[in-house]
Amino acid sequence: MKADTRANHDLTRNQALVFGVLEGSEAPLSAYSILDQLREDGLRAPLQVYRALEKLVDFGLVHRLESLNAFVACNHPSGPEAGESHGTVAFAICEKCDNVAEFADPDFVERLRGWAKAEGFEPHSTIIELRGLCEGCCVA
Amino acid sequence: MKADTRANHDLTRNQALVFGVLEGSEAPLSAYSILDQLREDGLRAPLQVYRALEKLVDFGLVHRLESLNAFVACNHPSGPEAGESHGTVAFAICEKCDNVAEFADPDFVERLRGWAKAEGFEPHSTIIELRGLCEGCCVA
DNA sequence: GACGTAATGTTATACAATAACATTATTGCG
DNA sequence: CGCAATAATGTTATTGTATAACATTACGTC
Ligand SMILES: [Zn+2]
Ligand SMILES: [Zn+2]
Ligand SMILES: [Zn+2]
Ligand SMILES: [Zn+2]
Repeated sequence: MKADTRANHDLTRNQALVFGVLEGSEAPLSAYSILDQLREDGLRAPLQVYRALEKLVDFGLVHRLESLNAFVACNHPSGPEAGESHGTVAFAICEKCDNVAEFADPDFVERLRGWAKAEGFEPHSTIIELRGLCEGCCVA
Repeated sequence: MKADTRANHDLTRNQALVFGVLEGSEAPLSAYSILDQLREDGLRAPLQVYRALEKLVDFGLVHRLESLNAFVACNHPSGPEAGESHGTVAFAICEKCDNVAEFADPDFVERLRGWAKAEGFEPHSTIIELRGLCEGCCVA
């Protein structure tokens, strides 16, 4: 039992540091900007951050946004552990305020799989990223 | 009227060179590997390639694959000019043979728009990339 | 304590993209 | 034609993103 309420995969020190920075950030962060925030904690090389990120992504605690070369803490409605880990997730990225919304629509995924099957394509990962303006930003 | 049967937006010399390389390639190519193939033709700097790519993507003749940092000539079933230019396209990228299949499913896009609308999100571009094994490669 | 495995630290390098500025074509118009 | 506006090009330097290679340290387990 952990005092910490976070779902916590027994993170190593570096993993915990990196995850902490991402959890505390509204916007997605690049590996290098994460590194900048961890210099005081003893991290010096990009590889230290990339290695931690790789694990965190494996655990499903963090997502990589391909169109930004950046990372966000998982913000899935049902939480990072709720079966989402290996499902397909879509991201809506606001280009004005950098907010990232995350969602998984089973029907949506079903249709995508349908097409893949018809083509004989066997997907092992799926990237869906919407770029645009979030509700708060598109009114103005 | 052009002798060339290609849909050809009156490409400039550099644009034509870059497009030619992409058309002749089975696999997606990075800007730098395109540059390598155009050294003999007088291109020397990455920027020359990036500038051409930017226009070609605008024209809808070329797509950028965000998850690969690479580019492919448009291979849409109905051709690059057939109204696809500003529609949403999905890519299925084979990680074994590097083949890229391209498709656009209106229903699929409709569902995505539905979610966006419900969230108040106004998308201006949509990225869908499936990574996995193509038909030819997943049997073996 | 010896071994295998995972995590870490460090340096150097490869790969991707853009900034800044000078130059040359191209186009449209008086 | 002469000239201005615009678009394309060439070049150098720099920034940003990611990994290779290797040495070291922690840790579980027998
Ligand atoms: Zn998530
Ligand atoms: Zn916003
Ligand atoms: Zn296309
Ligand atoms: Zn294949």
